[in-house]
Amino acid sequence: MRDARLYNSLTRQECIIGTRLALSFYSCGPTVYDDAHIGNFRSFLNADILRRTLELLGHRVKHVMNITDVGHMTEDSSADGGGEDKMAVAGRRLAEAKKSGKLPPGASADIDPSSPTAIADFYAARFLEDARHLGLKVAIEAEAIRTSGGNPDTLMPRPTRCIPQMVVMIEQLVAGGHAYVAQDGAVYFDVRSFPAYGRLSGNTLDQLREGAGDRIDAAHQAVKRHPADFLLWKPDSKHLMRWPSPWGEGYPGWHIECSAMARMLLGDEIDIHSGGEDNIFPHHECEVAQSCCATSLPVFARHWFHTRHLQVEGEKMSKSKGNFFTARDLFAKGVTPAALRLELVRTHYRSNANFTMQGLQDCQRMVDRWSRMQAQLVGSAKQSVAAGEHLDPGPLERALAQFTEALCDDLNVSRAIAALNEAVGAPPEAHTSVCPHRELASLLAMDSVLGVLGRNTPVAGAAPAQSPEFISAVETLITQRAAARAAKDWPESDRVRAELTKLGVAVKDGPQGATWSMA
RNA sequence: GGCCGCGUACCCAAGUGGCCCAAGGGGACGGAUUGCAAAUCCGUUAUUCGUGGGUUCAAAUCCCACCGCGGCCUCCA
Repeated sequence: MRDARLYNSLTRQECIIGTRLALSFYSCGPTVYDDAHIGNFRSFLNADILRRTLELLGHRVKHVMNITDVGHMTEDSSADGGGEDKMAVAGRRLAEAKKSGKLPPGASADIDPSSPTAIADFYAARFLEDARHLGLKVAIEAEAIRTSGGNPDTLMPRPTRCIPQMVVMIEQLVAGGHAYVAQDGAVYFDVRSFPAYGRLSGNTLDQLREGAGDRIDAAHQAVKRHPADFLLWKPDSKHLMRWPSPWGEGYPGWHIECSAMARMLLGDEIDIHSGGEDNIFPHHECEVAQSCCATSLPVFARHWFHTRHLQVEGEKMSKSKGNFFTARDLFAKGVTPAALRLELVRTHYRSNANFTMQGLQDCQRMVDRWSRMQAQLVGSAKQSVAAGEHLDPGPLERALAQFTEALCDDLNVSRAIAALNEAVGAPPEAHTSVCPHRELASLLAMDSVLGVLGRNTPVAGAAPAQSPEFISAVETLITQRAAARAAKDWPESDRVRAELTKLGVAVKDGPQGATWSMA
């Protein structure tokens, strides 16, 4: 088995990723107060590319991605539970949308905006749908488990259903002297009890104290032993979502969820942990501290994989700049999942990627080219019964080796794609006289990582449907034009095409007659 | 204020001391094909890597300064 070299945020150098056959992989997933945007998906899809690469190399990967459905606080600058519950904010937004009749498409009219569970379920379902369209394998697997009557939480756990495991972990931390109940009744992690705190992010406790500045709420800070101590359990009898615990009814801190769920599903020590770069501190730093202290092991995740942020048209993505996109927004415009997936993963995960509409089109053309190659190979393979073991490897078979090598080199997707493109663009004669079965298998092996060939059609129901009247009007014009062309009446043919263009219809003449699509 | 990353053609983007007068894709342009288009195919498109210095026989790649962009420093993928 070939070894993949991958940059590890923890050691700050490239290292060989686990050589064992079976690997465990935990990814920080979405929060479900709103639809996931393309920046979120860049992080999730890069984790997916890593997972698929490891599988291409022959590993068996158990990949877990959580769906955070606990309502955290909006103004929780001190990590101590201030502000408003985000799920309540989402509920209010939904309630307003409901009143004004502007519920997001697909939202059931009887959704109860005052129920946090209903809101979380609503957005979780939408996330899973987007994720499956984009080929996020863990979401596809979880769906398969669900439809066969199993429990999808084993791959995509929900914190609200894992509270007992979190409570157990917090109890262990308290018992081990790593956590304490403060005067305000809340349970905090004692960062000074874990000397390695700060190793992942490079932050030292001193720097944190300096950098904390005015964002720390003095009232909360006063009860903690160290300003960097973070919340594990917040007793709050009025909170929107609350559960019983030895420290009173309340809710868990933000960081304990992932530690508890990773442990529950993957064990005390895991091979790979992924997330966006902004998760490094404080979230992942705190996870390491909690997990190591609860398990008494020196290591929690052996390898940390962080994806850098996505920019849009060269700028930071933000709602106010009008460059904020969810996957659903783009699907609704007719963007294919294949093109979006490729656009989001084709830049190296440790560089800031720049999402552009032009780039999306570039990706669409690449996918189209690969699809044509696939169709051509399927056709040749049908005619050639026997696998040509004796024939020399073709361009795609040779490209597969380069493709794999590029991915093994810190997941160099750009170079991998270049290898594929070069093979597809090889002169036509290079593609004949080689075994089409082996060529096709090589193409599909590359696509098992890229994951685009099966997703090159617009999402059903996403593009605005045309009325039957419109369609029949277009068909009539197409027929008229065909008649004109048959009579070689070119001016009439062009006149009809101009009319179609006015309707927003583009017409293309192919060997099987004309086809049309909305321009 | 502290820490960190980045800046390669019209656009996206690989390359991190000699194989680079810099991969791959898109676009543009020229040609083939087509009634004309579309699609497809063939070809052209950076002596140069943010700017200015330096190190070296050799720099896009290392060092310094400056300019620009981005991330983190208890919401965030």
